[in-house]
Amino acid sequence: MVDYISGLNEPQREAVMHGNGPLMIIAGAGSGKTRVLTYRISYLIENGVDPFRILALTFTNKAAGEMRNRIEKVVGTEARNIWMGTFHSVFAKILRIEAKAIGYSSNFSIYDTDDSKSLLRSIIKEMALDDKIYRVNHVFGRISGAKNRLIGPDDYLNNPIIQADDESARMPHIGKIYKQYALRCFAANAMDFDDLLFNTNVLFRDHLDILNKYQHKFQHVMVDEFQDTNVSQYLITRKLAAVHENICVVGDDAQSIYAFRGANIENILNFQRDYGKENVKIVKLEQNYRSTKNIVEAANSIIARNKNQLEKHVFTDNEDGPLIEVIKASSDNEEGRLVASAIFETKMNESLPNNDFAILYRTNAQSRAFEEALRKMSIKYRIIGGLSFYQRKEIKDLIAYLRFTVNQQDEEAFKRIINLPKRGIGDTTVAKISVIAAEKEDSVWEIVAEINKHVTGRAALAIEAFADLIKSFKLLLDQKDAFEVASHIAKASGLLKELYEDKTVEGLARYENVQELLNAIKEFVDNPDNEEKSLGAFLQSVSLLTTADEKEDDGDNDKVTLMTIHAAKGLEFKNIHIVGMEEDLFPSQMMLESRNDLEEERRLFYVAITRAEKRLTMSYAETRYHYGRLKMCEPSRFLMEMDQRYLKLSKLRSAPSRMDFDKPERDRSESTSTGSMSFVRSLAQRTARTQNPQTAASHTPSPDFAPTSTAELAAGQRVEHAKFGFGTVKQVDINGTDRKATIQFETAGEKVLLLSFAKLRVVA
DNA sequence: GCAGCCTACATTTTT
DNA sequence: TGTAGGCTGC
Repeated sequence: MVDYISGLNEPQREAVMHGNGPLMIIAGAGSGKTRVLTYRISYLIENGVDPFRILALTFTNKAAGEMRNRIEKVVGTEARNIWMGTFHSVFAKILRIEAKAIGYSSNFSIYDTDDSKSLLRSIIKEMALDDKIYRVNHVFGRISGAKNRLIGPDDYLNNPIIQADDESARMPHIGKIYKQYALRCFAANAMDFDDLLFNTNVLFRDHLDILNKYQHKFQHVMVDEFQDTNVSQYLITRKLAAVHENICVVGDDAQSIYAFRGANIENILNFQRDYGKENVKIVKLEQNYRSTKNIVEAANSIIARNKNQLEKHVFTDNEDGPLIEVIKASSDNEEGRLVASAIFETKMNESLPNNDFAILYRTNAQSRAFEEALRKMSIKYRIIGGLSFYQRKEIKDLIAYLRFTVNQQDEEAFKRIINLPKRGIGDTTVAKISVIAAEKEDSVWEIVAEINKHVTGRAALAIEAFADLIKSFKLLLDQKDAFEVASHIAKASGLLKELYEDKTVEGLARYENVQELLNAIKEFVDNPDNEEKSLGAFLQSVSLLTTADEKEDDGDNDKVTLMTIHAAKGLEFKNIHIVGMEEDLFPSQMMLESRNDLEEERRLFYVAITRAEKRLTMSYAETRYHYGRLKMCEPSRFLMEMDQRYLKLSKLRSAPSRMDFDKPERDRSESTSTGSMSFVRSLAQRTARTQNPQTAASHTPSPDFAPTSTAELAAGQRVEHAKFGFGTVKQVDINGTDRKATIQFETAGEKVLLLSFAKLRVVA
């Protein structure tokens, strides 16, 4: 037997060896949380608990998979039998088994956010509401928030406070939209992400026999990342654990970063209340094994500013390590170059692999400058998140076919594929079918079956042909595995053919992506871990993937990782760059405007800092292109908030900052130029010159072409455009946010241009 | 019904 | 800056 107990510290051991009864582990960053959780599960199994009777809920499928592997190393193959996965995937599984009880059939579809929003868009249109007032994002947010607090459509309509809220926001009909949305999802035999939790609650509330079955089945319930669970999730676990009361939650209130989607830190307080203070065992893991002292203490200096938090003191016995470096760049592109050179330099000096580095940013849109800079320096990188494989049009198209083949009630899939490839069924006809279906509270498929009652002529024939096609696919479901069905559908639907005939570069890439999807299905079928190999099983696994779950595009793991801070939760890297440290960007202006929760932004910063093991670098830019507009930026208040003793302003890589770092004199004297610096600087200059190679279309811009702000652009001015060359401004029109200029070019004639700063420069 | 142009518009994080 | 949705002309 593996001796894993002796290597643990005292609180870790307590947590691992705690037997029955509620247990709450408050685990500071880097305190060995995953280790404790895996050992605890191993310990339970070794002490006679049947793995089938352990339910472990994690935040991502990847976390679940890793934990399973680690447990397997201790207890062997038995680990495979543990019920482990994300809330959404585990309860989707249970809902499939018990679907009948709540009026669904087990082949229900899972609507992703795009499907939900598209359905809402149709409903708002059908109800003749103004989509400028009823903005889809807002409506969706309201509905999602309600579901996460277990407020169904009728409760929503009958709740005077909610109604008053909507009235004052001048959107009194959100309740009606919600109701219609719920009806349509139900008619479509579809659940959105929130429904997977909401309906599990309904299932357990209305069917005590079913609840009872699972209550007895699960002898132990574990919840990882407890701080990020919402009320709906918490209630499910509470119900499931009500019989044995063997519930173990692990979390860190300081790392709660999902309040925006309903996560509720109060769950941590409720936990004690619900199980009785005297019954709950609380273990605090406060020793950090991951990071240097400087990093741990700098992180502490940030989080100490938050008022709402549990008492806890994270400390480390690790060495001090280097100070945290701050880089100032003049623009977002320069920030990209400086960060890429810094990575290059560290990598060379210390002979480190690429995968020791990560670049963390607040928003996905920030990745561009870093991608460019890394590419130019031939440093391999990968991006987590952003537009993922499964969000690509061609992939969603095929998946919609697969979904509709499995579940013909799926209205959103229907709308996507009914006229794809083009078969002469226009928007008018599709909208008509939707409306009739909604009126009769039937699914679209029922209407399609009797299409001749509603539609005549060419469209009717086309729809009949479509229905026959789907029926022919459906026949295959019981005879063939997911891969065979999917390949047949890709060919017979005409999707592959259409892409194959598109010989453009993009068309080729799309064709390959579809092949790649088919490969993924093949892998799914061939994977012995998957008990069920049906198309439905594959679709479920795919629709609940998280961004962190995306598989490597190739076998090469030695890459710099670029991702949002949210995506970095639970990961660690030797060297971390936190970039875009500017006011309004991080902390995000949006967040401050909409929810005014500076503390959550600060926790996010805390998460980012504590990902670093050895070296942490932060950077900010003084100017940034924001939706094509040049924006002046101030350094983030978070830079000021951090205890300045841990910071080192990098004068090596930029001009002196206006920021007053108030540093001790000895630190300043260190910041003089070095040999490696001149290397970095020349590298930075070299990459600067090779920028924008694609602008040479019909005009070669002047060698020093650098876009200037066109804010002061006026008639009569002489300008240079990156593509059209030199010219004179004839007229400038400002209309709302759009700025247009009529310019007479010397060689390209007169043009009216939507002003794009990146391409235009005022000639002095 | 469809393609292509134009215009207006929205920009946080993700199961 | 990108893109989604509207509009126009076939």
